[in-house]
Amino acid sequence: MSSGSGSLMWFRKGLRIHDNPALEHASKASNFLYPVFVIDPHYMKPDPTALSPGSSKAGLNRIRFLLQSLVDLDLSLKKLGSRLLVLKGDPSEVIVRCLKEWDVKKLCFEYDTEPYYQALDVKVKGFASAAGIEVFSPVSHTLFNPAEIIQKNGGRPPLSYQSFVKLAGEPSWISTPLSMTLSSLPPVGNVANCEVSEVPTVEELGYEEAQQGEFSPFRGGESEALKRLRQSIEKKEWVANFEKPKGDPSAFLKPATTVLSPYLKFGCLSSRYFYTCLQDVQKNVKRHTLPPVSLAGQLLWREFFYTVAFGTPNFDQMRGNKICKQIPWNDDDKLLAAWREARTGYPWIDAIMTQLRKWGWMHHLARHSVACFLTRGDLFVHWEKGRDVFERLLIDSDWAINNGNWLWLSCSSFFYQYNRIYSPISFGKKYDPNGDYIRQFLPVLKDMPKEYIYEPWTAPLSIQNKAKCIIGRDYPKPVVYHDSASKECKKKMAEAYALNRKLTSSVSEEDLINLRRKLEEDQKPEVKNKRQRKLTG
DNA sequence: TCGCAGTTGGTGTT
DNA sequence: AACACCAACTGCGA
Repeated sequence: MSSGSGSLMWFRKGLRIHDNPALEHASKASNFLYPVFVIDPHYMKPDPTALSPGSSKAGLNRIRFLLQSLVDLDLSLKKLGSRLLVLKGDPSEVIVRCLKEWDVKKLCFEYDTEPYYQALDVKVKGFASAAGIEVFSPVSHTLFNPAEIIQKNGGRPPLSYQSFVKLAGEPSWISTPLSMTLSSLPPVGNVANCEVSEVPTVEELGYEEAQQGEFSPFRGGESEALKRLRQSIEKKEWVANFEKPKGDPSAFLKPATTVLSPYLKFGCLSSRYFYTCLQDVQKNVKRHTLPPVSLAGQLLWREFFYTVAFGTPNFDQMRGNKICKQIPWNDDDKLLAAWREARTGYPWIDAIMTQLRKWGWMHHLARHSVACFLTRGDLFVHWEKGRDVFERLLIDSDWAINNGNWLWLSCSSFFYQYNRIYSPISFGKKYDPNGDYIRQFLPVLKDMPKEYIYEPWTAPLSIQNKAKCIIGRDYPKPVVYHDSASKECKKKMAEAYALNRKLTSSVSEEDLINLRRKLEEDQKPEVKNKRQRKLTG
């Protein structure tokens, strides 16, 4: 192993062979290659205190998706004469140890803009440069380099989609062909005293066998990603006419979108390859939709949120976040729990939350519905609480995009029309009047007639009996009455906005406490009365 | 200061 | 399906 140059390829995201500049660089002019993935126990270890199966950071669906992606990567590496070396422990400690133990001249890994990786990379880069090891860390997770865009805009990220698109222009790499395959890889070097293993199974990580039907139907891995991409791209007319807001959030047998987001999240699919494929389709059709609603437009949304998130301190919180409206969200853990556990009493909302738990994925507009309901629409619970639930359970949860969308939906940033509230009753009904989506995910309501399935508490007792679903016993009564709750929310939003206008970005803790107290005092009795009247009447 | 645009609301009418 | 209307926000550029 001292006979030449060794390289360490550190996989984090970018779990793919195609269009992987870090892997390509690592394999070039190296006698040995160490392809490494570090399992961070914090991310992967079962947490028995967690609210659903999984670790403290990730639900079991995403852990399984990641493991499937690693198995697929390992298989691909093996076909190229290599393999994936799986190590366990704190990632920076493990990588530093490998660099000490192995004869490595180059350390290669994809650049990452998330705060978690930024902090991690500082440590690892620090050690590497002190040890005289070359570090190669290219930007290949996104179409653009967020740092470059921010620089181009005078040091601040563009805060609207249109200004981002204008500023970004064409990706710089567009005229050079992407490297889609590797012919072979250098052999794996001697691993010495570092303990390496094969990719573990979920059971080996300490999880119990999941029940049938609890599995996400989406399988991880580059092979699956490319297969799925091809299936979408084949439908040229569908791609050309794609308009995001027109999709049906209740479609579950055949989702209305590509469901490529989890593959983009882990880098099983290169966003740059996806983008080039979309361009090819566009060249070959007469007419096609455009950003922001087109499929390419969806990739640009991803870029937009990556850029804003990278350039905004405390992007993932309300406090200390310059672009976030300061709003006196309430701290009602009971309402939060009802939402999280799919027992709000609104079947449309509860079905979506069930799909989240079972599949780790739901349609974008379904996410809008439940996010709006939790925050500015009905429950007025802090968006950070909802963000945490999504972050843990979604198989595609992505730090920048998830936080960006919660800021958006809660009218805390980017979007401010807080009177536009998704109805937990009529929004779903307009796509799925029969309630098939609800019947799928909430079998307790499967025999409820369609006239009542979106508002089962209004069904006469005889109907409830016949459907074998008594509201209040077999399925909960609504936690709030939407008409009055949404009115109160609008009022609170108006007051909070007024306060933000007056104090422009300097709303103090005390201001918020006072406002919250004030709002609670004059609204509580009214809400209670209305709710009782409706629910008992 | 003003007018306008903003990925995806709800309701009611034609 | 397409449109007006509701009630009305902010940020941006002229």
